Amino acid sequence: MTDMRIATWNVNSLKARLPKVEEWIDYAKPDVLCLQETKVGADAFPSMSFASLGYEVVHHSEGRWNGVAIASKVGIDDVVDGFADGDEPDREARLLTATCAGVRVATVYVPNGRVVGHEQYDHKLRWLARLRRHVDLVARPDADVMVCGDFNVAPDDRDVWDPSACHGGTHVSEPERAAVADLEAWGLHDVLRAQHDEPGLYTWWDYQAGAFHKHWGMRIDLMLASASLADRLEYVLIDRTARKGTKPSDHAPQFADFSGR
DNA sequence: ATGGTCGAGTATCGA
Repeated sequence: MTDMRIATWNVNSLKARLPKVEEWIDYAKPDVLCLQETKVGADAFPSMSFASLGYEVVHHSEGRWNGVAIASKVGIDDVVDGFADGDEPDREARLLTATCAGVRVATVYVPNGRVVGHEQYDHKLRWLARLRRHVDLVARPDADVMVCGDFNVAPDDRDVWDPSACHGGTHVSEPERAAVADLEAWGLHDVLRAQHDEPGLYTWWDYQAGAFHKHWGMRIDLMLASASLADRLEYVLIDRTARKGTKPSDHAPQFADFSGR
């Protein structure tokens, strides 16, 4: 593997965000870009926009909701739509796995969960457990693996603006955090925390009430790398400038740079 | 004035 920049971004509609995405790709020049919440049907996916920037792109699209994609300048092989376990397919397009220049990459959009105790919350916990089994089916922990995207879970209290305001809600509950920790126990490392232990590093801010400017955010977008990849981490950045300006996503993009062997 | 914002699509749901 040569030096590699891997990025992830919940764009909250690829159609609405296409100018911003093109601008950010031109600035950050990721080798691999994982997208979530593309919210576009397969027939309308803007593949040519990526091709014109030099990227191959694969996507798992359901229509107006959800949707995930992987764009790569370094090749895309061994693509898996959704879960690999052969069980009942996920009706929602939330998971896509591919190999890019030897790195097994999964882009994930974990169900929101709505409210603790809600049927959707139980679904979220089952989905995260199934994701762990999926990773074990499509990758080996001793290989180069990156599982990244919108987990809709803030791993600990440093990752939310006000734990007292957040506790009792989704994204911070103990079972959700335990599910992410269980996934990490497979052999994945939170690359942002490998370089930063301070609080206040967020990836999402509500559109309402000027939350971004008040620094009311959460770190719910994670980049989880296997040990062999994490050992070669050079630099990681949450690009909060991309949350500014006109028509931003409510999530900031994030990228990590890895040195070659 | 008892909301506050987006994006789906065009009534209202989901985040």
